[in-house]
Amino acid sequence: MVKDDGATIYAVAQRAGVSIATVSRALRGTGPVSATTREKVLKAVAELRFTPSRLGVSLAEGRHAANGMVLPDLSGPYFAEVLLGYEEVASELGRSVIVLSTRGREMVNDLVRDLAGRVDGMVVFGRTVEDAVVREIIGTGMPVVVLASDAIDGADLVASENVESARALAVHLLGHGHTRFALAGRDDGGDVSQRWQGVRQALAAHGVEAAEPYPCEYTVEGGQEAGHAILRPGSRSAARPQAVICADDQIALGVILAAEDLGLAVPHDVAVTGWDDIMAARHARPALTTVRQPMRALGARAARALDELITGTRTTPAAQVLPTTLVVRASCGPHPQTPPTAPSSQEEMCRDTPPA
Amino acid sequence: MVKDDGATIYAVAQRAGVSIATVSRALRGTGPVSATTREKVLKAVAELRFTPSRLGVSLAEGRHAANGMVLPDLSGPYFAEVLLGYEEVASELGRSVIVLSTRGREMVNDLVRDLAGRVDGMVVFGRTVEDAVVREIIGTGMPVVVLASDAIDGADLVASENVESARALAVHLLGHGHTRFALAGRDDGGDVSQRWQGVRQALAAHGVEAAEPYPCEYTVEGGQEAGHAILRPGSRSAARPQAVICADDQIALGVILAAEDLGLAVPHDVAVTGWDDIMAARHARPALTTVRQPMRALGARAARALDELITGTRTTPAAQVLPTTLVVRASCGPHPQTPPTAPSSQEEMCRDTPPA
DNA sequence: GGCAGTTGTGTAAGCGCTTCCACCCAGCCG
DNA sequence: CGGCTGGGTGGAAGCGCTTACACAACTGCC
Repeated sequence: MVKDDGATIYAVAQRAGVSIATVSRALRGTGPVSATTREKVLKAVAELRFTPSRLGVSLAEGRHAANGMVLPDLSGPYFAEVLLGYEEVASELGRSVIVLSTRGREMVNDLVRDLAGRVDGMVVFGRTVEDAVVREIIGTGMPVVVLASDAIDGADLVASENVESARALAVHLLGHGHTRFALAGRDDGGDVSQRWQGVRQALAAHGVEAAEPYPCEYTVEGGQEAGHAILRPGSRSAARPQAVICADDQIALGVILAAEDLGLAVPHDVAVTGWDDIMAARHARPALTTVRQPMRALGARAARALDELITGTRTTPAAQVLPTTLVVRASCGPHPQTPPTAPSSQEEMCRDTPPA
Repeated sequence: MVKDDGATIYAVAQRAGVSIATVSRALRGTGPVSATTREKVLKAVAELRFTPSRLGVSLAEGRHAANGMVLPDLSGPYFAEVLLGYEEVASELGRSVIVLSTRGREMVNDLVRDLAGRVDGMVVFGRTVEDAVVREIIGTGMPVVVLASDAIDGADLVASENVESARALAVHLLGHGHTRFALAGRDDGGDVSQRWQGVRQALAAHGVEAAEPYPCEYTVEGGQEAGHAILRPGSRSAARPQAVICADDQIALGVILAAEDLGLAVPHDVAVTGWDDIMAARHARPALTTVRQPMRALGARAARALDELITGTRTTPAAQVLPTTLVVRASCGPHPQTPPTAPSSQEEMCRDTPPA
C-alpha cells in the first residue's frame, strides 16, 4: 500500500493544469510560485487527497528522514524509557524511529544491516550487535551512536556514569557494616562491567573482597534463581552474604523474592540493592535501594547526538556520560533518617554522585 | 545517508560485466541466471560491498516492508510490552516497525498521516488519534488494526476482554463484604469505559452504586492525587469508600501511596485493585490484586492481523478479543487460602474469566 | 535439419518525487 | 524604445531498483 490515495504528483499537476515541478514547488515552498497557481495546486491537492509518497520524496532527496534504534529487549522498563526519550526527540527533529529488538533473534547481523538501509543513522545499545558489524556500518559512512556501553571508534557514545556511582553504592553498604558481599548479574562487558568494577574498587579499598558475580539473566526470574543460589544455606561460600548487589532492579526484585522463599527478611537478614530505579523499585516491599539512571535523558541525548552527526553539525565523534543518583531506600537496611519499618515517607534520600 | 556504501546496482553490473537486470535477478533469485554469471555478480557485490538501497527496492516493489505502530505513550510497562510482542512478530514477517508515540505531542494527525506514508499498514492504539483521521487513513485503502479500543469500520480490532473481567473483579470485592466503592481513572471512552461498565453492572446487580470515576491521569502520581481526593476525610462522599477500583496498576500504586500518606492501611482500611498486572503489581506492598492482560499477545495478534490484511490473505475486517485473568493478591483483603500478611507464596490465585 | 520450447541475458519502462536548467514574458532603466 | 532583470513556469534528468518484454543461443524432437 504505497499508493497514498493512488494520487500522484502527476495527477495533481494535470488537474491543476500545471507541471509537476510547479506542484512540487508550490507544496514545499521552494522556488517562486504565483498566488493564483498556488491556489490551483492546493485545490487539486485537496480534491485528490494527495499526499506525497515518502518513497518518492526520500529517493529524490537522498535521505530517509528516519532513525534506527537497536535494543536488546523491550521488556522491562529500562529500554522502553530510553526509547521514549529517543522517539520524542527524533520526532521533534522530523525523523521517524524504526525499532529493532534483538532479543532471542537469529540473524541479528542481517537485521541490523537491513535496518541500516532504512535510516539515516542509528543508535545501538551496547552488546546487542557484534562490534564488527557496528564497525562495518560505521565504515559505510553511516552515523552511529552507541548507547550504554564502551565507545567504538568513529561512533558517538552516550552512557550513564557507572563506576563512581557503583563505588558510592558499595561505600554506603560498607557503612552499614556489611563485609560479606555477593554480586548478581551477568557481566556483559559493558555497563554492568563498569558497575562491578566500581563496586570492587570500593570494597577492595576497605579490604573486602566480593565473589564473582552470579551470571544470571536480567529478569525477575533470573534474579530469583540467583537469589536462591546465593542465599541458600551451604551454597557457594560458607557464610551467607550480608548484602547482595544486583546489576539491575529486576534482578534485585527477584533476589528479594528468593530471600522470602528462604525465610530471610530483607534487609534484616540480607541487604539487597538494584540499579536503574524502575517504577517497581519504589513500590517494592521493601522499597529498593538503587542507582537512578536518567533513562529518558539517555535516549534524548542519543537522538540529539545522532542528529548532529546526520546533519553534519558535528563531524567528530563525541562521548557524553550522564550522571546518576544513589537512591537509598529500605532494602539496604535501617537508616537514622528513615525508619525502614514505617510506611514510606514520600521523600527519598538521594545523594548525587559526582558527575564523571 | 542513503548511499549504502555509495555502490549502486549499476556499479555492480558494470564490474561484473552484466546488466543491472541480471544483477537484480542473481541477487533476489528471481528468473534464471547461469552459475558462472551468478559467481561474477556475487564477486562484484562482495568487492563493492554492495547493499541494495531499500528506497529503490521499495519504490520499485511498491511496498515499504514496514509497519507502523501508534501508541499514546511508551512510559509504563503496558505499551512497551505490547510493542514488544508486535515488533517480534513483525520482524518475523520481514517487516520493520516504525513507532509513533503521541503523548503530549501537537499535530498528532499530521504525524500519523506522515507515518501512513511510510508503512504498508498500521496498528493504532485506541484513543491516540481522532477517529476521523483513522477513518481517513482507512479510506486510502491502508490496512489498519485498532488496538484496545472499540471497533472502527473497515479496520481490524484486537483487544482484551474487559466487561466480564471487570464484573468478576467487582464480584470478588463484593465477596469481601465491601459496599462503598470508588473508581479511579479517567473514562477514555475505550477500554476503560468497558471496565467501568462491567464494574457498575456487577455492583448494580447487588444493589450497590459507585460514584463517578475520579478522572485522574494514568500514572502513579495521578493515582496518588486521586487517592487523596477519594480517601481524604470529608471528601467527595460522606463515608470513606471501602474499596478503590483503579483503571490500571499505576493508578492503584498511587492510591496505595495516598492511603499510606493518610495513615490508612491497605487492605485493612481500604482495598485497592489495579488492572494490567504490570511487574510492579506483584512486587508492590501490599501486592496488587489486578486483572492480567495478555499484553505481549495483544501486540503479536495485531501484527498477525495486520499481515493478513496487507498480504490480502484476508480482506474482511475481523475482531479478536483476548481473555484476561483475575489475579487476586493481598491488596483487596485477606483471603482464606493466602494469608496476606505472610510473605508472598510464589503462587497467585488466578481465576480465568470466561472468554468474551 | 527445421521448429517449438527452454535458458540466459539485455533493454527499457516504470515507481513518485526533487531540482537544475532553460525559457517566456513583464516591467524597468537608460 | 531596446536590452535587462527576474519572477513564474515547464522540460527533463536523475534517485536505485524491479520486471515485462524482446531476443539470442541452445536443446530436443519429429
